[in-house]
Amino acid sequence: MSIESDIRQTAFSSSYHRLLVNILYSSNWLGNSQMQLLKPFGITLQQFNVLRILRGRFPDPVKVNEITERMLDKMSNASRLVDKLLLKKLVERTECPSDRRAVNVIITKKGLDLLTKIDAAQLQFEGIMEQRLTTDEADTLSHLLDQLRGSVLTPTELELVQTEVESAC
Amino acid sequence: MSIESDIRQTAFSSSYHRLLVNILYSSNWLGNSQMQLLKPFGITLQQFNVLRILRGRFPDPVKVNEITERMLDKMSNASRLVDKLLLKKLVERTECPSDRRAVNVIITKKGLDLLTKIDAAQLQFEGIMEQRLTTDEADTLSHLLDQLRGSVLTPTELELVQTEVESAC
DNA sequence: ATACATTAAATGTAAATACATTATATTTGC
DNA sequence: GCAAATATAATGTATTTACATTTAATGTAT
Repeated sequence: MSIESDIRQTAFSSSYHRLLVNILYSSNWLGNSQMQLLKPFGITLQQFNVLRILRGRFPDPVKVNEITERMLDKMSNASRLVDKLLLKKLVERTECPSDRRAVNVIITKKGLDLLTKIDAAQLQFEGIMEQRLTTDEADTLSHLLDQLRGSVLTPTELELVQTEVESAC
Repeated sequence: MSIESDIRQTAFSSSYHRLLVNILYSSNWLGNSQMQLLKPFGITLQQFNVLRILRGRFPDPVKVNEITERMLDKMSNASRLVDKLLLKKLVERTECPSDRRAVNVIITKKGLDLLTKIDAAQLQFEGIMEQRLTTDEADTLSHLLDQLRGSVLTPTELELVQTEVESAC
């Protein structure tokens, strides 16, 4: 065991550990930022995620089931999130005729309009990002995050969400 | 307005927007991963953050006040988090003699031992990270996250937390 | 067909969280 | 020194969340 390999090992370990702590820190920071951004619009981050999933599929419906799968906060309750969105009339809920267990959810015009407004607010946030990162750096950061998560999601998958029509309903 | 500049603008916008969505996504992913990692140890991510802050200052005490400042989940209740940690005997709480409003918190031996165990578990997580990112990539990612947050935190600041002794108590 | 397993969504419940308010102590301005 | 402003921590409360359980519908095997 050479000194070199010792040093290298140490260096390795500390880079990854630093990254781990850094991501936790950044994750908190970003989550809070987004929460603050969403607050004036009266929805939570999770509700926002649901709305985005629904917009990605509009005008096709999405089953509660599928929402859960896409959310990767899988433990949180899509059913109750939809409830909240329903109260605000941002989505509509209808029974799925071919499977009476399932429930179809569609984003409403009001929901789409809200997302449009939020998009505008996010543009401001992106403005801050532009001051701090070049396009290349932003791309590199995106790519490295993909790598770290162990999957490379295309912008379509990430943002616009699947236009694949598996729809049975 | 040239076509080039139009295209460039579009490209810019989409890079940052993609990054924004990607970070939200990654933030969820990482947060969940860490939550799962911590669950067997019976503490939440926030409680873990508090413990790390306390360890960074050990054996000096940290005031509830300072914990709040360092947490950057500033809205969450350091007072109540300390309550929970107290119940588990992971910290001790004593009055600050020079300011009777303030409360000093110190991590206990039990708390330090718990963090040691968690460190070991995090090493496994770091192992996964090593498979997906080179050291250089990990460093780049850390650095870009620092840039994005608009501050460059040294590993000491991030992890071990300040040894600065402002202590009045 | 009937029992058993599986799937989908909703509900129950305890805990955590965001945020406002309160209680107490200290500092500041006069 | 005293009143007002500020700082510190704790508490109150509604909401959100994690997670388990329940209800109902569908699929599957015998």
